[in-house]
Amino acid sequence: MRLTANKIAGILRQKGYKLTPQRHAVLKVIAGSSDYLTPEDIYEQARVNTPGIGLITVYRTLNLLSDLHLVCRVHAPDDCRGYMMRRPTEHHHHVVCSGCTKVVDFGDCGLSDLEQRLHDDTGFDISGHLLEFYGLCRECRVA
Amino acid sequence: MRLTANKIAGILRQKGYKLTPQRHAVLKVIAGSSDYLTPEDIYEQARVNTPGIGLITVYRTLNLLSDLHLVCRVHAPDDCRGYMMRRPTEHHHHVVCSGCTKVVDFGDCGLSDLEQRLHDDTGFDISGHLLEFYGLCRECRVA
DNA sequence: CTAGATGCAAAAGATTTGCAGTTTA
DNA sequence: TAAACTGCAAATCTTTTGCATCTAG
Repeated sequence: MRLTANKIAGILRQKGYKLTPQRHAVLKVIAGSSDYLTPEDIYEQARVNTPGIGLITVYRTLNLLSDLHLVCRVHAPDDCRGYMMRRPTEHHHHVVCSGCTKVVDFGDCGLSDLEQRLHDDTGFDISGHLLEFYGLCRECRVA
Repeated sequence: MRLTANKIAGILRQKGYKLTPQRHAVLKVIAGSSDYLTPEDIYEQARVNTPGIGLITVYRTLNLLSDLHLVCRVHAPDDCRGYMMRRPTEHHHHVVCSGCTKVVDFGDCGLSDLEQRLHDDTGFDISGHLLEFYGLCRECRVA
């Protein structure tokens, strides 16, 4: 289950941030899509219902949400500008469709064993990892 | 074992690309370092022995090497502009030190089971993945 | 009412492109 | 020699900042 726009709105208000129509527009776009969205994408979509919104505000909102760990960046091999809703659970990863940019997330990556082995092998004190899969979703494969 | 500057030079020549002093300078920097290097970093280091080189040429060389899959981009969570030598073997991943940007790579990630499971669960035809670990290397932990 | 948010224009970076001159094979 | 490469300047693209104005709480 994903965070909804309203739930995030509540979190923002609770933290003392103001809930402007612009912020709500960005939230609705990002929460309502399971695609990899660039700031530009979000701007275009938010503009449909909130014509006055500026791209600058989209950037500022994304930075805010990102600082609060409510959205996170998607690292496609060629383009790292995408954003996605974060899952309520801390740990999760993405499967990104190379065809339509749809993103599916999953939680259980089973990498703790590998982390341990890498620690033993390299001496690194490992604090986190980035894992993403690429491929074609069912629809794009057929099309 | 990593690819050496000379080995890559050979590959380039064999493919019909010209081996200019500037390209060689970039190759030497990238092959001689196990850090996460931005184009700017590479430019600065290449300039030491090849003063005439331009940042533009560094970009062009990186794009060329990247197209030929001889170097690859490193996706740090906050900054995706780094490049690293690619391993001779196709499949490999990075462990990046958050302190000094040193990079260690490893090959065996054991993710095929997970790929299969994701295919079953999501219907995606998975063609690749991006995996990177972050942490502190031994030296940075002590310091 | 007031701190915080917005939008514009302009700045700041990062990367690419056009072009004339240079160099490698 | 010819195709490929380089460097400069300028263009492009993405993202951030300064500032006056506006607005949610």
